Amino acid sequence: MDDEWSIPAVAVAVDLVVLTIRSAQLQVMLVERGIEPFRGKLALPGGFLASEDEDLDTAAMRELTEETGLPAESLFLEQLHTYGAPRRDPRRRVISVGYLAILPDLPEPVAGGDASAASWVPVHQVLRRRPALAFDHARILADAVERARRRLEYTTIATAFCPAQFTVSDLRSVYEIVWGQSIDIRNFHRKVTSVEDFLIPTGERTTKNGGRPAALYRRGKTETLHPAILRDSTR
Amino acid sequence: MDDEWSIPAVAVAVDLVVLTIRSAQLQVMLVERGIEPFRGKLALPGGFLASEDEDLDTAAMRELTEETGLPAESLFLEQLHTYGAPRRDPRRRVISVGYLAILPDLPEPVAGGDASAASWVPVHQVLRRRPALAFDHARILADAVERARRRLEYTTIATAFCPAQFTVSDLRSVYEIVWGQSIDIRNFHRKVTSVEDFLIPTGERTTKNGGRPAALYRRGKTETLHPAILRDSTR
DNA sequence: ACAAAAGTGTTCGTTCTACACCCATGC
DNA sequence: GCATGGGTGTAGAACGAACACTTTTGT
Repeated sequence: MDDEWSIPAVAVAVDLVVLTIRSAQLQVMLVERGIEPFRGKLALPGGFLASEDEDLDTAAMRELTEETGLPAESLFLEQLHTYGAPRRDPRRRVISVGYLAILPDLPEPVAGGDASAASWVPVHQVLRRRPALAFDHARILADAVERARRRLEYTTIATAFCPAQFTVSDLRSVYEIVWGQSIDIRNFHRKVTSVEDFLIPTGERTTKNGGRPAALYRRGKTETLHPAILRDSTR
Repeated sequence: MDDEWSIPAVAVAVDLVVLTIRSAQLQVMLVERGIEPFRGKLALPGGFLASEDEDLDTAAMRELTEETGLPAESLFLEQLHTYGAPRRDPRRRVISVGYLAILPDLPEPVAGGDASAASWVPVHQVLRRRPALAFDHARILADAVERARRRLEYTTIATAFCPAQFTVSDLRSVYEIVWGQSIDIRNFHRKVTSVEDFLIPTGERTTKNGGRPAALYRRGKTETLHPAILRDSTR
């Protein structure tokens, strides 16, 4: 791995799939491209490494805060997959490292940096309908959504979609929306509350959803679920 | 993601964690570095992208066949994670895409290309003892082994450690060796043979392990396991 | 006959599923 | 009171763990 000659110089980019739940839909943050190629098309937020000294994770976090204008608190960020097809960018050879970010429902993103506009778009609308995204971003998005769906089964990332305090119902609706299937209210309640260190009761209650007041929880320290909360794959 | 100015040129490498089972141990293929930096140290096989037109997966496959001298049949190859810490290579900025490859027990690897020697080394020896590997390769190896262990639970990659035909015992020993824990022979047998399209009986039998002849199987088409074969995490 | 490994059956406890039922609030 | 959502109880099915037992070979 050492020959100094003939090492192609490559540009390395970081692309983010930023997911949230708004209006009871799984939505992804997209930017409208201001320049060629794919000018005017929608694309994932992202960009090239800013300097020789920037780590990949740092670059992903920087892009995220630049585009959303938000502090990095209560944020889930994970590297997904690296895409390196030779002509995925028509200008030059670009390798893109895809990241998955998950946020609670937030105010409108602030357009910033090289993005002329940033907005939330329902995922099903992006994947099922035209126009497709710029570059291979539709593929990256599809991979990210599939990863998120699996992560709900085995990990506690569902809480990353929720604000600091949330009810079991809020959490359940995350599962239902991301998976696109309904879940038995009562069994779900028992399952999530019985996992050690998953949900910490705050002692407070809320009636924001109507009906009997629901207990409020905050995320616990556990990051993996044993046993898993499995999707019904027969449906 | 578009400013043409100030895009750092980066070298992109592919590093492989090639695993197999030899002498009842999980072993990894390492090469001894012939040049600086880390000359004489052990490292993962890998190298830079060969040309502007080479895809990442293609590069990984090329490196693998170059180092092992083997055809790409009956091979599991999967992208793992991308490592981009600023000074992970002292010479220049290098981003490395890590791959996991799994092979059945094979003849000694053929040293080739830029590797002065390639050999199998037990994983526990590499991770637990000195000397450490070159670059951040110890970290990449540890990540890969952890990934392989999890993949055994949810997917059928265990068969990638086995030759074309194998017994249920052979498969079980893969699980026991990779996980480092023993498994009940009888429950395992029932579990794996009851998963649809996991193991296809060839009709043949073998007595190579002594005792009653065991049925021989080949891999089926299934790639995921429902339900999973879970490790006993309490041990 | 005996050792050794393959493979089957059975029991028991845990977990999942479906659903009946009660609880606490707003109107 | 009644609608609405929160939360508990419980019976049956499905599954996994443990282990007794039978089968089929080599020596």
